[in-house]
Amino acid sequence: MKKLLDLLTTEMGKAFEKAGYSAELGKVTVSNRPDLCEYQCNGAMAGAKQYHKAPIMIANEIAAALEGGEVFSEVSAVAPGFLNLKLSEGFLAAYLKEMKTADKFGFEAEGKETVVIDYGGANVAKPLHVGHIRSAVIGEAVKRIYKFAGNEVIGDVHLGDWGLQMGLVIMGLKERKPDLVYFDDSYTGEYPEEAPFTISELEEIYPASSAKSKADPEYKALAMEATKKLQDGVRGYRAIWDHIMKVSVTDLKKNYGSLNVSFELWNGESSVHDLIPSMVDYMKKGGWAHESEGALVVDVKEETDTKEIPPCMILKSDGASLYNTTDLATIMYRMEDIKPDRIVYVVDKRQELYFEQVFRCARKTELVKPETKLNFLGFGTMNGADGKPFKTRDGGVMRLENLIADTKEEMFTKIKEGRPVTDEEAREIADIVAISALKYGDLSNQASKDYVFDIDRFTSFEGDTGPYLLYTIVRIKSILNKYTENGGDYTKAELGNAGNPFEKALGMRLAQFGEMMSQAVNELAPHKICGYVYDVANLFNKFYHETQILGEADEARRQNLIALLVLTRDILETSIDILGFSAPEKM
RNA sequence: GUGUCCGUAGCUCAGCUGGAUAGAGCAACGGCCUUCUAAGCCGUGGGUCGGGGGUUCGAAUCCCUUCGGGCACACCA
Repeated sequence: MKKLLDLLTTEMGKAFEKAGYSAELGKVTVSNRPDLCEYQCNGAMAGAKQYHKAPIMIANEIAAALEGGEVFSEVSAVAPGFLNLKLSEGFLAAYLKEMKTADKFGFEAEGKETVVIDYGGANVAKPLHVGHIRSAVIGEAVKRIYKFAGNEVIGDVHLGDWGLQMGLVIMGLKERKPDLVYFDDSYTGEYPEEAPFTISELEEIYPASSAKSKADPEYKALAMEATKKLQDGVRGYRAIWDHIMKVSVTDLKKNYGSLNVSFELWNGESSVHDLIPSMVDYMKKGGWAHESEGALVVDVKEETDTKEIPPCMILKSDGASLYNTTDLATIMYRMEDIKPDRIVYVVDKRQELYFEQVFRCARKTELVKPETKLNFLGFGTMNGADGKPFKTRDGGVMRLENLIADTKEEMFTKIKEGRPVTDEEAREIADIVAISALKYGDLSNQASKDYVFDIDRFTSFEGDTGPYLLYTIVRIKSILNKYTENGGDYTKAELGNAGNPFEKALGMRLAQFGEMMSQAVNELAPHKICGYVYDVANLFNKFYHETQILGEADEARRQNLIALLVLTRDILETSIDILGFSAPEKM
């Protein structure tokens, strides 16, 4: 389906042409003066210079040319040269009708790419903390946006599962349980299937071991040795690693799952470890990599640079690999295995320079094809009320699990206060609403900016919040249910012409779904969807307040209203699904 | 120092591919429930869009400059 504004622009363009001007001047936009008109065209002013004519004269000619048309119900030329437009009710109704039956409400999915989204950023053996929420929430939304646009999308969690941290866990475990068979070099039998630790033990071992290694250099050396042994494939260590992975990934899946975030791939640094030697070799042979201050680097600066871009380091001076190495190897792996047209990294914006280096290096060394797109989607920090990075009350790092639990608890309290429901029901609703509060609170801000996390604000039912949206959706559902109970069948209801200005305003906003969505796709901007959904919810509530729906006496008109409700509900639910949360049936 | 992002109402944020009186929400104050969920709706007050200059018929939006802040600048990830 063509976008509404495009249709209006085409119509306007024709009028310009008919009056002897360029059709390009006919660009129609949503009015910024809703008190005067619904849509506007500023082409007469833009063309005044080119045609050496007063803008108002051109505008008058265009208004005359549009007379008798079916798209606009009202056209007026206003000084200094605005063309103020009102949409014909019949045209709008026809458009909405088509949307209602069309796939994706007529949004034309143009995407045909295979896209890999690299997000999550979880580390094995370390619990997720609040710093992980943005990557997860934004990444998931971006993934769904791309999917909705018709692309084949693969989300990869890209685990941190292969560095010194693993050696630290192994050493920490050895300290606690030195008698485990994994540490017996002479052991040749099968290792137990059951992990020698639980997730909570694991989460205890890592920080303890990490702290010890900082204070005790000898211990650190042992951990490094353990890391090396693991990487060299020592059986017992590999067996421990397998356990760590299994226990950890299970826990990560649970936590991501509670945020409604999922990944197609659970690859990590370990998945590409074996590729590193051949990649390094390839970079040397190609003449790209050279030694500098003992390290192996690839120069990535360009003449057009306005700042100094340091070379991209491939191997440290001690020959060990680093973040760059695994990221480049991961690109190599993806190009061979998945052959994506685009890779999107949803990571902290502070890593921008770093990724610039990696991208340039990948291009220079032809790890990616020239047409492969590499996108960096950097997000800002989640701050506390004081404007500084979010901390717990005692200044520590808050675990994601706790943040979610706190939000659910807060939501539970509010729901109990608001309505007489059983605890069980309140819990169920609170869990759903809390996720909307958390995710909407995050996504409604521009991803690249820092934002203030305010649990009271986010969990409020008032204002621009997730709970407000869900409440609106639930209200609509409630009316539709009642309609069904009274023997109606809302799936058969037909849309008609708007009967009041509130209804028309809602309809016009619904009609913009396609425009909004293609903006969200092109700009990779979930917050645009948030703004739209909030607008629709707001317009719906206004309309709802002014219009009797089930009480409408005229049967045909009642059906029109019901049909509008169905469309509104569907658009809202589809939109929040793309954002990555959902609405309950009741609340 | 170099680069980069940001500075819009008391607070949290939209708007930034230039258009008419700069918008929301929260907070404050005042209205609207015998009627489909009042967790809603309506209204009031609140701004030299950090400052200055420029381009333009027109600038929060584009350019320059200045002040203030965040962040990044090869062996962490």
